[in-house]
Amino acid sequence: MDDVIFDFLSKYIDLTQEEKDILSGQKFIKSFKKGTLLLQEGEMSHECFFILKGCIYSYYLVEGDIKVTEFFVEKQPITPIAYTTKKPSEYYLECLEDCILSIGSQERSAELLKRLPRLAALGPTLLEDELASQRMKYDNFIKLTPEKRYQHLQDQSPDLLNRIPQYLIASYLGIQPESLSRIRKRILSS
Amino acid sequence: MDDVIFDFLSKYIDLTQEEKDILSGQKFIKSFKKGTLLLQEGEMSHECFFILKGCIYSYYLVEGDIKVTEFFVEKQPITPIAYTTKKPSEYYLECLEDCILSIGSQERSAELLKRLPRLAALGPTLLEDELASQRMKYDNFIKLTPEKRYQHLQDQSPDLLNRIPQYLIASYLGIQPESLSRIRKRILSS
DNA sequence: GTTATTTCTTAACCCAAGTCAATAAAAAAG
DNA sequence: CTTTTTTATTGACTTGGGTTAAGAAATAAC
Repeated sequence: MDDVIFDFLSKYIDLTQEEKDILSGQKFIKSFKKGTLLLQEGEMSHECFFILKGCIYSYYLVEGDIKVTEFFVEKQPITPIAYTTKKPSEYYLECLEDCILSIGSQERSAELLKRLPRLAALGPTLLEDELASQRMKYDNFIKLTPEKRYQHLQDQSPDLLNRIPQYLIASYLGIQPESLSRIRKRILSS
Repeated sequence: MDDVIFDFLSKYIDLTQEEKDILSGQKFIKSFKKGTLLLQEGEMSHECFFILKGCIYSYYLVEGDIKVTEFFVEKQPITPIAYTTKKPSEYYLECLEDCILSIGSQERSAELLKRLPRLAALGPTLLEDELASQRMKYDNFIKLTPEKRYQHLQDQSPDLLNRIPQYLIASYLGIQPESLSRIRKRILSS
């Protein structure tokens, strides 16, 4: 299970065995059942997450409709906007499958940083990566039609399509489930 | 002119007069004519910008069509994705009006940081702010119809509507100029 | 394995945005 | 001020997604 975290961190930093040991001792791990709401609209957010196993999605409730903004799977960190802004959340975070998560908090992060000062350098890098990917996400949304967005998703993360109900994929693409059905049909017959 | 920069920085840090003096001495300022391309698709980006006067927009060229992703005005910093990633840019940056810009580079930033070490703390904060606003931008796009997006823009930045040609606003909203005309008509007659 | 629930597809109809084309209005250039 | 260029509007028509409703398929629960 630790592998998932080390695998993620290895993209940014080379940890010694000693550092890995410290990290293993520090981790705060919890399990959640499918359907669990990790964060709700109006709630304050005191925790950020790292997915060891499972799948999570974020969504707004707009006039009763779900508007999915992101899917998260193994090896991905989740830092809610509300965690950063310290204001009530405007969206929901929900487990799409049974999940095993490593949970971070301000206090535990500070504590961990004391023991592993080298991790500090990681902060800005993660932020930059996150910003770049967020921009690319937006830009793709602007540039592509729903049909192209679906094909793009097929190319980039085919795994998601086999893991996530189509009506949530549709929402993520900004369309209704019926439209996604039609798009899939259109693509097949061409 | 310095005021614009100090005004911007005052949101994040209180500068002493001495620090302000250092900053004034360090600034690298240039003027650009309307229509100037500050960055082109395929180009490397070695500069970031801060707008002292004027207006800039960023856009992709997708199959010959302009897809506007952002407008920038006075007091706004512009850090091209390509500046961060050190890869060729995928979009254009163009002056929509005659502009006066303060221009940053890796070298000058490093130099400035040596003289004003306190500025270092600002980096992560700026990144966080940028990330938060980028996310909100995306989320709004997902949540709102083109008509709602226009009204949102009217509420949030009425100034832009009087400053920027409608066909670029339309592109920014993700629609054609003709559709924006019709939306405006619809809104007026209701 | 049967039942219940959730998810997916299809069809008919509607509507908002896209497209094409022509004209009007406004801004820039001379 | 006049001409040219850019920007905005309008109309007719097409198209793709939204909506509603029904049924099929797949999953989960028992």
